Amino acid sequence: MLDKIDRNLLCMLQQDCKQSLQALAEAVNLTSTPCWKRLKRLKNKGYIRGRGALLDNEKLNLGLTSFVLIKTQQYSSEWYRTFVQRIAKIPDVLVFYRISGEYDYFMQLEVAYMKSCDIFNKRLVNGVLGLVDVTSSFAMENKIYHRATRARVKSSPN
Amino acid sequence: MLDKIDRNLLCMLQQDCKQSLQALAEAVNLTSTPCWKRLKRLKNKGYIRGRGALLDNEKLNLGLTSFVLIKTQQYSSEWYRTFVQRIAKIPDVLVFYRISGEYDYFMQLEVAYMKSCDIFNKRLVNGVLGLVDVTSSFAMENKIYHRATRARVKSSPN
DNA sequence: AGTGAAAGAATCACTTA
DNA sequence: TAAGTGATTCTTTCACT
Repeated sequence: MLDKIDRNLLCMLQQDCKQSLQALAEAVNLTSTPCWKRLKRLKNKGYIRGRGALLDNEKLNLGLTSFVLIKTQQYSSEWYRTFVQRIAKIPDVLVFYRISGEYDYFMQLEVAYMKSCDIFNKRLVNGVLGLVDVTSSFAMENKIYHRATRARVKSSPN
Repeated sequence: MLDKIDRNLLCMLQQDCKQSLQALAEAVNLTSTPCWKRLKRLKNKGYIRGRGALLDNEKLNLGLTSFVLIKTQQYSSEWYRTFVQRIAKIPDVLVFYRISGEYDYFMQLEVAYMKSCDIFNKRLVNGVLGLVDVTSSFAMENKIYHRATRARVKSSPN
């Protein structure tokens, strides 16, 4: 489905989607039109979900990252839907996954102050949500930044 | 430092950085030149770290997301540097944080098969890295997608 | 996959409030 | 210090080869 050129294009776009068609085309030894056709195809087929700016958390006063693991005893689909709806409304929540294993949900928060995390956690525990166990920790250092939540394109040596 | 217009621009760019200058300008009631100057300033001051395509993991055969928590008993800065260097070379690793609390590191992997996670974990445990405890779980469902690892711009109700 | 032309967008010197 | 006009240059897009 994807040849080497397509993969290269995706990889380049992932790092910088503002590169001109010409620059991209040159990098894969094509002229602009065939390159453009490939990009259009990749978009249409859904390989490219969107193109967004990556902002600086700290500059935006959201320098505190918190990871929250949640255990619950609620397993109805009704409860789950309500839970997700509420979580989705909270802008602090950057990442939300239902996971396998000891805990049921994983979340990543980005906030300005410790207090915000505290308020958030208290809401979860004291609220009507029936959560059994909420454990959180904080990011001290982030060493892999640009890959963050972007699909890797080049294949793994594994 | 940032007025309301700047915040609006950042918010729009975060969702879609391929919008034309004109479209952005209209949305904030400006003409293209002053809008362009603002964007340039936001870029230069570092609010915008980059602009990248958001790719589809599943289409790229990287549909399995794994979360790994690691505990170690190595606390020298020398060991840490080596550890980070090795981790950074593994393309499966999408996210890597040093964290506070019970565990020392948090990682998110994106891979094609369960086997890749297994190989990865075995490497960590059996390797020369001196890891004490490695626990992993898998993503079942991801309900908050586009916000992922992008700084939130609009303020929280908290 | 490539050429070339037409439409569209970004960039900047200069002007205005 | 911030916004606007208009000219120039660069980019995208597409019919045709």
